[in-house]
Amino acid sequence: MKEVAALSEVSTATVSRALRYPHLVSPETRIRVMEAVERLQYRPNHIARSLRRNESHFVIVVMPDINNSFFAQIIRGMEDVAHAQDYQVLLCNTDNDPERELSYIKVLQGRAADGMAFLTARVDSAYIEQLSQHVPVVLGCEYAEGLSTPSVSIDNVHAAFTATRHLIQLGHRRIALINGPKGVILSQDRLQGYSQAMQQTTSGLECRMIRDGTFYYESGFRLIQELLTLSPRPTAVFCANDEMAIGAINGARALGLRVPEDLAVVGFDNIPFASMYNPALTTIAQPMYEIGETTMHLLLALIRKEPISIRKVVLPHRLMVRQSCGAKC
Amino acid sequence: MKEVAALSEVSTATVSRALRYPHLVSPETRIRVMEAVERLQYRPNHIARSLRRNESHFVIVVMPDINNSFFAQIIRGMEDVAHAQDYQVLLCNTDNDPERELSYIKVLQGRAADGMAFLTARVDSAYIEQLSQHVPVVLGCEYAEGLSTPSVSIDNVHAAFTATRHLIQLGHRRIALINGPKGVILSQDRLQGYSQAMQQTTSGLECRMIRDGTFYYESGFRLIQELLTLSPRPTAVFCANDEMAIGAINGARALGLRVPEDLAVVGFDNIPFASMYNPALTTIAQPMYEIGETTMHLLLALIRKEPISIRKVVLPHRLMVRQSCGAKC
DNA sequence: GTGGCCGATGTATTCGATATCATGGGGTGA
DNA sequence: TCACCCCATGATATCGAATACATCGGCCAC
Repeated sequence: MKEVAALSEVSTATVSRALRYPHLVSPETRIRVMEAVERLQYRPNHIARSLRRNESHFVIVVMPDINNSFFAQIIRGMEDVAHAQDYQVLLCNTDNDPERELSYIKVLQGRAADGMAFLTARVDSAYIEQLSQHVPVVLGCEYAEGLSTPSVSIDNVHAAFTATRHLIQLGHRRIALINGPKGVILSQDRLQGYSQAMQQTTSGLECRMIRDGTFYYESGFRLIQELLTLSPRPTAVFCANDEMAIGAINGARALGLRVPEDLAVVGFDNIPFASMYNPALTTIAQPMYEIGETTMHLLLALIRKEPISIRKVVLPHRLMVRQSCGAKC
Repeated sequence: MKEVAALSEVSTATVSRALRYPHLVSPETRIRVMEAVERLQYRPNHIARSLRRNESHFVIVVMPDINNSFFAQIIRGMEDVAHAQDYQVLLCNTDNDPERELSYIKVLQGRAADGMAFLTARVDSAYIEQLSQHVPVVLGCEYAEGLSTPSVSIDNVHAAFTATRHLIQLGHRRIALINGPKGVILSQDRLQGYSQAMQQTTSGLECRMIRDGTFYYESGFRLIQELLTLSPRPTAVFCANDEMAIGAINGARALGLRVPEDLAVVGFDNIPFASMYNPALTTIAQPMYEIGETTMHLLLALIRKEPISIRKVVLPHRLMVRQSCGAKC
């Protein structure tokens, strides 16, 4: 910067102004400075600027599984909003490891970023709550009752209810649930929706039809095979995400069953692959892109200390009926 | 930091030393400082440290498509190596937009990160070359002849040759190619391997059997339908990545054809989904995790200005024979 | 006993950009 | 004509941590 100042024969202060507040310097000076910048290939040091201004224009987005394209879609929405407002998104993958989540929180506390969004958190929710008292934090896809941290999600209870009821309406009574991991709020909500729907049936809710998965393919594969050893065996299964649903289909097939004829399957999320798969997956569609957009809007508002009207945003979901449930469309 | 210094009754210099070079301060002082740090919940300001030390311990990884789990696997390898050496990975998604690639390069030039890895670059390779003269840059998955930028990849020519020859050995003669986009080096290499194999057949290479895709599902779907209108139509297709291969299978099926009976399909990459799909995809397996590890090792070595023995690393690939090619295993 | 060295610590400067305050010239209105 | 204001610009302090250099006390060897 000093070099630029020397070359254009002004002070460093003027160089700084020419770059950040062009209207504050005379046109001639501005042009002289710009030429010098060009000639020297000068790029302002982001670190120094951040230090002085006490803001980095970086936001951290923590995702639990970079493999799962559900998050990819959300991130698209977040990036579009962030870039439009001149923020950079730093994606951080935790592979569902709370340790790594903590390490990213340390980055935030070291002030290397201005705020943070969690797409499902594995660390203690009380910890998040406490963290959000000091720094801008938003939850995407997930919320917790009584938490003051702003959040964006769908109504998971109702969505799971809808999915289960769809299977009931197709005539199924023995409907299994392959849920997400126990500790996660999402899982609790989806279990609740499933339970509500099942309790309305004649046969009611059966605990042995319920399994806790990991959200990964392998757990869908393995758990459906467990469930299919029950007698009488389930005729349908609702899986808490699409990846497990695909695992379940392949697991059932490996045992010689046909989907949807012998086993109806409903997933959750509507990842791009759900419609590419064979049979195409019936699933609950989350508005992924909008979740991303809204989450980022909230986060940036928090960072700018703007007032936030709605702290808990609930977006609409939709049942996508395809082939894996056996419905005639 | 001043507060910590005041509370533990030492100077800020000693606080700094106690945290970064514990052996330089006496045990008693160190403990006093640590207690104060704990009490005040002090976290060193990462920005200030970076400015003073002129390094951020961040590395940028630019990926073209966050949806494609091929990159997800590579990133796993990169993250593991980076974290082990106390570096944070900033993932940047470009959605194949050169503009966004440039915007991330600006972040690097603003010194917000210590180095950068590209997983396939869309900007001009001469530009990358020039960039890499000034800052640490590494290419993952891709290399360019004559480029001095370090790179890690497989032998794409040979891999494409192997895939095509496999189809030839299964008796196919009219083998189509759905390639990647024209500008990308990968595409050129895979085309070359395909051409070499086809030229060894009796019927030889036919240009009308070759299409340029986008690496996305839709282009596989659309281009196979174009190709299937040819007469005589191809009996097999080699796709330059798995996503397009799945698109091609679905496209062929939409026309009433069976895979592999009426059309044999071979993909490229071996993304996790390739083996989950139905029929399971025959494909070229890239050692994704190792590509990630090696790329990050190279990048960190560059950052530390360590001497680099091999600037162009070529890792082994493997043909995974599954169902989509119709081979009897 | 004294010179020299080492370990522990404090003081002051530095990193690069920006914000604040100061300055000076030119224009405007009374 | 003079007071006032505004605009363009320069000088300088500042952000928070790291570090070069200075200081001081204690210990050892000659």
